[in-house]
Amino acid sequence: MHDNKPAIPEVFLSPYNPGDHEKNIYALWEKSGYFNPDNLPGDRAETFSIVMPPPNANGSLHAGHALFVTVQDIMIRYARMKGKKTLWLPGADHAGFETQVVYEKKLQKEGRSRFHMEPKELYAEIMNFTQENKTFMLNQLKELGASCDWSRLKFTLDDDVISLVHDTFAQLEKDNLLYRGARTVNWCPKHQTSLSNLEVKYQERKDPFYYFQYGPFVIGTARPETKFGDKYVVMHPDDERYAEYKHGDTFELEWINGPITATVIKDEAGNPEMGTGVMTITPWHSDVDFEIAKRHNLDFEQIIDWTGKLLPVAEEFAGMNITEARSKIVEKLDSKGLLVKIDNEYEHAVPCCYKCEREIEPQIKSQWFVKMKPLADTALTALDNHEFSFVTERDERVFRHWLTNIEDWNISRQIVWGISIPAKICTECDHGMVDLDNTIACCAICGGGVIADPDTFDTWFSSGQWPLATTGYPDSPDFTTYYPTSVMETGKDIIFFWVARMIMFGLYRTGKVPFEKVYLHGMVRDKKGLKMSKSKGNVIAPSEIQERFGTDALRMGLMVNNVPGTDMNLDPDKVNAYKKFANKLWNITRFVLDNTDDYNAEAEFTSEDQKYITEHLSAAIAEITDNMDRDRYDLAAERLYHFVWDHFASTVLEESKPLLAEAGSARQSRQKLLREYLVVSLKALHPFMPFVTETIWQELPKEMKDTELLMISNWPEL
RNA sequence: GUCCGGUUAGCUCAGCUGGUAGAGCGCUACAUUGACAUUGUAGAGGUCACAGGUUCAAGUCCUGUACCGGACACCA
Repeated sequence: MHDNKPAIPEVFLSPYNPGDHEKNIYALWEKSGYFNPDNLPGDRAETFSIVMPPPNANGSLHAGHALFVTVQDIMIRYARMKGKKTLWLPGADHAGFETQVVYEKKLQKEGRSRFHMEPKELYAEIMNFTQENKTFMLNQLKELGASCDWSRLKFTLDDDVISLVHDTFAQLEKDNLLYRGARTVNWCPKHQTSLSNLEVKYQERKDPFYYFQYGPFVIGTARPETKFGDKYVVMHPDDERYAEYKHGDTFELEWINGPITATVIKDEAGNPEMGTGVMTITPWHSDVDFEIAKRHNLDFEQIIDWTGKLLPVAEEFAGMNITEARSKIVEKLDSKGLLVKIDNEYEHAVPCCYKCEREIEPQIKSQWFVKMKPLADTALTALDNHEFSFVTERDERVFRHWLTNIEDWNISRQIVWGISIPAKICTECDHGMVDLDNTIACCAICGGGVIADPDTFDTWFSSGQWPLATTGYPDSPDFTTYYPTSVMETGKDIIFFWVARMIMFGLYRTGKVPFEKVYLHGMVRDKKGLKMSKSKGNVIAPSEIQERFGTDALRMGLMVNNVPGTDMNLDPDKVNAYKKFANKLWNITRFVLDNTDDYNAEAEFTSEDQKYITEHLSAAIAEITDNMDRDRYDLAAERLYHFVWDHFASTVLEESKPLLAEAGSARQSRQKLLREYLVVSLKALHPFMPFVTETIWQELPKEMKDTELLMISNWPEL
């Protein structure tokens, strides 16, 4: 009876080759317009929206990007199939400091330097560089299958984004949540900018700790090079060893460059347990010392310049790099008989620039600061009131911990690549004034002349307002429809940088947390669990994996075993397993189509086949749906894999072979069953493996499909 | 220093509200050209870090120990 088999689509005669189909399929989706929720068919009352973490437009996508695209695309495709009005709003990030650092490296290779360029010229060059990379980056998102609405694409330097950021800045001032002040900042001598506390990384180090005779006292320090200006000795008021010295006592002593006069300061900050219990202070180059000096109204003097060299106060050491000066100063003090001892076992954490790892030099500088405590409190209250939630409890604890101990935020950066700070600075008294309309001509305090603030905002200051900017706060229809968004999905490494700020700014401007739920993924590491880095040579480029195994296989490889909030390892062998899986699905389709061409839609299921539907197919779908709803995409993916391979292919299909060989009701029932299994499998797999499932869908006979595109078909309900 | 995790098969990791262990890859043997640039079947391999405790019963809850890791932090 199979003598005259009609040909099945020819494409199934050779193995599934992702490269042959992915581009066409993506084009088909794009052309349909269904990435845009306004075009989705049917009555979709419930909305589902995600604002994409905008990738940096300064290079190619890495494995971490591939992961977030996969997770979010799964959420989006699932919601779309569930009949929700689904929006995934894409973006591109100018990524201020990050991009400027990348560009500076490029300049360096060309033998140039930003310090010899006009700011405007530099800005224009980086803009060009960014625009080129942006196009490249957006194409990579498409290759990963991202079903986002390109018509709503936002760039972090779009005019409306900038005006919102400026507006928030002004609003913060009105609400007394902003101040400009000379305070200790984290200064990177290489990059010539201040950094926020989050951008400082501490390195554990063992350094010599020196004890010097300082008049009648012995003081300890790891940084002798800062000691030129030290003319105050601080000790705890209750330290009995020094009871004979009174606050304000002065005394003469021989110091690095000759005799000086020092003053005794009694302050609670002195720690009797530490060293000798006596310290000298350097208010300009230490935050702790700054606070002590402020309390007692002491003098401030800069010792180290902005490039890390000693100033004239160091006399014979002036102009020397601090590391070079250190040993020479110790030598000199030793020759004067003032070196008491050296502790070589001293361990401490040294603050370093997170980008170049150079030591941060605390400096006093006038910067704009945001008062964080009030903003943080609103966020904590919102969390207490369950106005939003974290998918994992651990993230919630980490979040609380940080917000509870938050410090003010320096938002000024001395770089050109960013959003300018709309303010005027007095050239006489350094007073800063917010000036949105560029109308302030003289200082409000002293009447002196003003200049435009040359600084730009910390990128995260604007990124923190991203959900507002992308949805068109305050009055666009999108804002009304999609804010607050459904989920914020991003890397756990930026929970403070980004997530916390979005929550605080969202609450500040709208009274609402910008998302209902926070899903944080971990880092993508190599197959041994090591961090990917260029120097280790273990970087896995997504594009390379896609080429070898296909995008669907990469997506599955990234999802299976990927528990929310934990790091995951990407092993090419694992991805290969899912390439085989795609091919399995391909061949299942071939078998089903090959054996059901004379299928009868009216056929009744045998009781045995009916049992398969209820006990296996619907049970599997119920479990998968449940896992999807609990954000356990890893378990859903694994269940799907085993369902399709071990149950559908190995059991149902194998056992169908003899049934299909003979005409009759058993055969007809089986044909119907196989088609049902196939359609349901394709649907449930679609969020995970969109390309191969849609490719197959396009080849299926019309009567098998409820919609022309699998992308908008209905999630199976049985 | 403070706060979080982790320790389960050779490797990488799952194991939800407690009932004597699972996946992928890898490995061994056999079979098969089949819908399948393969697949199928079978198999080896784990005192679930250690020590106590709760319980009829503990990778699964509690306490402690030892390692490993992460985040945060102003230490002279």
